[in-house]
Amino acid sequence: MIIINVLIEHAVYAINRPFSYAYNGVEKPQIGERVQVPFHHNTVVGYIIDLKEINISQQEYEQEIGYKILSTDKLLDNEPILTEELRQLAKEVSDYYLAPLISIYQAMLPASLKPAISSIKKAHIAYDKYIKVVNNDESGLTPKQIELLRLLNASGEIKKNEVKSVQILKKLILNKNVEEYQVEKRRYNFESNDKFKDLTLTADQMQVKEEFLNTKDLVYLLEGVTGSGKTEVYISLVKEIVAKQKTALILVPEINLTPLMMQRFYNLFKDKVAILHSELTNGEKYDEYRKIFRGEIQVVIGTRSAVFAPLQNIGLIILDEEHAEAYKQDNVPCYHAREVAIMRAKHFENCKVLLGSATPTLESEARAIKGVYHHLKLLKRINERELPETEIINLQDHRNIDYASSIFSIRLRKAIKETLEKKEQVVLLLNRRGYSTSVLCRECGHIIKCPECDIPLVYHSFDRLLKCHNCGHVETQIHQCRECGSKYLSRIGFGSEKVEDEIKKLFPLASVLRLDSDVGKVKNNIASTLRAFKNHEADILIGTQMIAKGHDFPDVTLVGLVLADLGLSLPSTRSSERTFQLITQAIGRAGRGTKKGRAIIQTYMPTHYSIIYGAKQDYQGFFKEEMRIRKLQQNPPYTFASTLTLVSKDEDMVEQIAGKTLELVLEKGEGKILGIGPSRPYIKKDTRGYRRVCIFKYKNQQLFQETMQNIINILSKNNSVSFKIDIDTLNN
DNA sequence: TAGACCCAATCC
DNA sequence: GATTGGGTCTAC
Repeated sequence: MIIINVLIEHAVYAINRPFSYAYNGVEKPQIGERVQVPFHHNTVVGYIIDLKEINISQQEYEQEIGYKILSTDKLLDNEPILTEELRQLAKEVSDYYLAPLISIYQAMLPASLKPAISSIKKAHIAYDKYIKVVNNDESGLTPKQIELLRLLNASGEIKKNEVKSVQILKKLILNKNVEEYQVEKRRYNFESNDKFKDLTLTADQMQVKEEFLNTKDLVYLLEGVTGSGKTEVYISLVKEIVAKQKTALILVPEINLTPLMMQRFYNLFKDKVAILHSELTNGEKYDEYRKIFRGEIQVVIGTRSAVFAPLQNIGLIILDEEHAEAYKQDNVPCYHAREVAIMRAKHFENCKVLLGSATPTLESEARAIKGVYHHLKLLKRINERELPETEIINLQDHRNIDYASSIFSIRLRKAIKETLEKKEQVVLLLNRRGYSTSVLCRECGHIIKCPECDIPLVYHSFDRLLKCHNCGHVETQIHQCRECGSKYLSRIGFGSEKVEDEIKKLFPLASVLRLDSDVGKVKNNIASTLRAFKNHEADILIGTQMIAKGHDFPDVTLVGLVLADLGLSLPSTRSSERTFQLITQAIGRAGRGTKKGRAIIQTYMPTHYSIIYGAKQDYQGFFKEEMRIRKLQQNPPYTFASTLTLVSKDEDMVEQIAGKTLELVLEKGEGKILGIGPSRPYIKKDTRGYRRVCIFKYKNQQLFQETMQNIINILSKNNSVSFKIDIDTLNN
């Protein structure tokens, strides 16, 4: 008899251990396959992580282990759905991030293959039906049937639905002249576009490539200023790897923002490329997954979760824009694709990881300087193009503002006007969606807040709704204060929609496009807006940070940052770093063509170092200053920082448990773990209840992991408080 | 006294 | 995570 040990689909610590079942089905089960099993008054899907054959009866076995087991015969797969390498990786990731093992398996697999009961009704394999002639005997056939049979003979391989005379075809099939057969279909189609020329590398790019290929380190950091042509280096390296019969994995922060890169890889490798990202349908993802799994793919391009693509024989992993926070998942498992990529590279001989960025994270830069990562640099723009000329406008100085606009300074308006007159394009960036940031009662000072999250609701003029930017809660506009009934409500602050509004008033003849995640809610809207702007179908593009990244708009000569210090007001370790990155990336959009670009940065904090260094595109200057501050505050990269978030319906309870837990961590950490909190987060409640956050800083990762393992054991016994651990958090 | 509601225990 | 069984509360 076969005993299988399975992980249950629910990703909770309380059942993060194998459960045993007697397998009594026909097909032989294997480690790595899914089974349906009974589990506490319920049917769930389990993932087989171990199995053994026993030659005693079930009763005897139960005697031995001391508890009763149930049985199943419902095997869901006929081969392991994850490779041995990925199963090992899952274990590593689960240990590092302290996440239930099943949650990693689920993150690795497409919805159709997830170890979860929901996968059963998800997309299955799709087929194209073909027909072929198997018998040419025309006896007993009507003339019409003979006509079709002869036609089919002349046509060779043909799809069933391409035959118009359906009834006659049916007869031929019935008569066994023609047979149907099916071929697996690949649902995803990438539009081909051959407008890219062969690439030639500049001397600098060539040198970086040679250095990469001729050294033997695990991780490389390519620090390249905006416009230095990192993509060309990637493409050239991938070509080399593929020529050596190895595969390559390329990760990008958000696929929408890199249609160019996808296009170029697709042109080179055609159907040997697979693309994985969240806009694919379940069916498409399933097809791509199987194609990769079967070894038919040489190059995978994808977002965060593609780091788990079942690619084999990997020779190179690239993370473009390594600083992008989209690489970190902020729900369980809270993994960072960069760290997982490095873990994964260790599984393959000669697999290197290449991290690329104009503004590397402090973590990566510090490691590169220490020699943990191999440091590569591209410090010149292609064709020696000059960096844009930048100007900082102090919004606190009244002389810079006049009655005509409260958003745009005199200087920025003039620059926009000049640029439009030259028939060149303008990009305006404001990292905040919506029209106004909140609605305030002028009588009592009450601010309209989300009933779920208790954060201010944002007014959106497009659909005239109040929206919560955290949970998506929506309300129709209200005209009376809920607290005091007053009708004097005013909208305060401004977002990208208001910028658009004001630009249209100031420059009525200019055509304007806006791009933010509201626009992106309709599939393909982002790509089409970007394309339209690139083709100069509009003069001005207004948007949030999504327009700052990586795009190449040759006619843009002016970039305006409407309010550059927006992020600095947030209480976060990383707010300076984020601000610096945003400014640098945004300025990099100007002057990418033949004309020189300029950038205007509006701010209330003109002397802040992240703004000054951002304006100068001085990464090293920023790095030194920010490292000094991180050291003073004992923040990463000088320490590791992780959070524990507790949630409960009972606010007193969560407060109390959080306090006790924090104390316990400090006690077990023997002075080597620093704890902050428990604090009430900005988003202090959600649908599950009230939240409290503890932040921990430490240098000894092993000590922290062991301590938290203890905490997990204790907390998972408590049913009224749920919790989440975010290792190497970006939210501190 | 039935039904609603909440909580703790348990899962092989 | 999901279910349940048992306790308490509540309305007629």
